[in-house]
Amino acid sequence: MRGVSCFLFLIRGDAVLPFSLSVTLANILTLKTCVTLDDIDLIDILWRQDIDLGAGREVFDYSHRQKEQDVDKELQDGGEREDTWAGEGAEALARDLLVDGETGESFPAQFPADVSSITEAVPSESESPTLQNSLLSPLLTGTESPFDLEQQWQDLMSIMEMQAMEVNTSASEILYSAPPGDPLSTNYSLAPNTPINQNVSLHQASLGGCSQDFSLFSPEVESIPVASSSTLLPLVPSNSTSLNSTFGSTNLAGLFFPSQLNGTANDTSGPELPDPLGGLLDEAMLDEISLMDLAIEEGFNPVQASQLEEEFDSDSGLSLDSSHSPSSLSSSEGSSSSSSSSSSSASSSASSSFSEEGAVGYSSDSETLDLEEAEGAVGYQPEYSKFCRMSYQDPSQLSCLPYLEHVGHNHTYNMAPSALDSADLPPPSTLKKGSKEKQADFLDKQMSRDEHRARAMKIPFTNDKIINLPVEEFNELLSKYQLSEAQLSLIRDIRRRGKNKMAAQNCRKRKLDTILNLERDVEDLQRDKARLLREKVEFLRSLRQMKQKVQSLYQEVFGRLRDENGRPYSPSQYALQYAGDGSVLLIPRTMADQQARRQERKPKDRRK
DNA sequence: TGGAGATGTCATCGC
DNA sequence: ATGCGATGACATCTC
Repeated sequence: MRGVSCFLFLIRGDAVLPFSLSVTLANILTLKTCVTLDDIDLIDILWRQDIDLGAGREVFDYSHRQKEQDVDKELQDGGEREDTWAGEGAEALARDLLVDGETGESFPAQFPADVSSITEAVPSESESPTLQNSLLSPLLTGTESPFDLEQQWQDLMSIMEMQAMEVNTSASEILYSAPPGDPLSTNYSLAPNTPINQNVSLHQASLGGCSQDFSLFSPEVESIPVASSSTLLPLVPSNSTSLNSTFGSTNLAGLFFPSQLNGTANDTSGPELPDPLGGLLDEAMLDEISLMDLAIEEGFNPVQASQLEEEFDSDSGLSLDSSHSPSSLSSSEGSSSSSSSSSSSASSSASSSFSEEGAVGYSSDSETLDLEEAEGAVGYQPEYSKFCRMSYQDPSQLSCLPYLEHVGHNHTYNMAPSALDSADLPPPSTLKKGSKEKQADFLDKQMSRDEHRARAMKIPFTNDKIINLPVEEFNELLSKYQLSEAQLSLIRDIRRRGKNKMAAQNCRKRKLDTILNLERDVEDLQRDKARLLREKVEFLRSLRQMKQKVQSLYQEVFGRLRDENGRPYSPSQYALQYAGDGSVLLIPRTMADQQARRQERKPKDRRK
């Protein structure tokens, strides 16, 4: 059994008398047991949450989108890395389907800390003043128990992260709003006049969200023999085990809560009670909690925020996911690069392409010019062959198959079949109904509007080259031919439209990716928010345990103090105060009150 | 037949 | 100045 020690100073008037007190700390083990039980309790709660996290994630409809993406993928890329993000989305869906749609987080209203065992476990050994076992300071500075707490806390965190659960916003809101009947509130609340006997399990007097009060010192239980009026008398460490009788209640309201939170506490317990140890606990721990509150209310986990920031900073936002965007850029870049790489061969093979294209046959110039004018004036009518809508296809690949290269640019639905027929097909009298003609007719229907125009204008190279050649090679290509002004204009229009078409496709793809990524970010943030809420609850629970532990030690130490007549000190007249250097002072209540008020102002000023 | 989604096109802006 | 990509807006088509 490990003992702890502390220095006690008796302050009466202006004299300070140090003395020491030693006790054994079975309560540390007791507390540890409590924490373990509580952790198990928490795990159980979180597990139940997971089970409860049921439905409602259809709002994001990832499965639906993934189906679309899969179809898209099959149709477009074949085996490209198209939908890695969709796979992630599916995983996220499987992982995140569990959403609490009906309840919020819950945790037990009763805290299982059996602190009553503390006093029973405290033997009345070691009365020697020379044996200086630390009592409070090691406990409060976390040599042993806090380590256990932290260790178990980390265990809990790992468990929670492994669960990777997601809690719906509703759950979070429930936790936040903390309705009157909510366990967090009720658990912490205590009737103001409730006298606390140490034999009563202290968890019944558990602290409530740092907003409720401990009225452990109702006047009726403070009829303890008041110490004699003599001052400057050394405290006599007592071996009395009558803690329960002499300190059936001890005013710890100020001890375990920030004094500003105790405003309603003291109407029945005499003068405003000091907060001798409050500063120690509250300053650090409550600040942490406040930070967490802030982070939660902001809806951001700093890590996530920085990650998001990185992501968004990587580009102008629209391309934020270009690195893992399946095809947003690959299509255009691939097409342009491939066209660039193939440009040399393309220019060298331009004549052959042209000859093949020209083999399809042209009508007279007057016809095509009329057609062009008519198209320009009226607009384009649909053409009904849409076998190969151009969707991120690499035209250069199609250019390898001259008779298919039109397919890649088939956006001809808005060209009238009649117009096509009249423009491109020879007169019926000259038609020989053969398979070649049927094939030509079929291919005609695959051609885009611009391809028809190009053919009508006898443009001597393919639209693929027009669109995808780099500007230098494109100009070089133009210079090789004697082209009329109308032909040059059409070629430039074809190039502009073709590039813009691909750009529009990329733009839309990017936009869709951006939306999906934002949705995923929202999910991540919701998950983080839920996790932080759970952490907050756990921190509050740990804080409560620590305060209970300090409370019990306070009672124990105070109960062992004796004045020069061997009588215990009245908690209504004296209080223990924990100094920053680890020492504990016994000071008059009035002094403690003043210090409590001073500490009360500090946080208020700080929050301004 | 009207609505939603897909696609092409134009206009415009910025690099 | 020019080319080009990005994108909003609109038109058209398909389902």
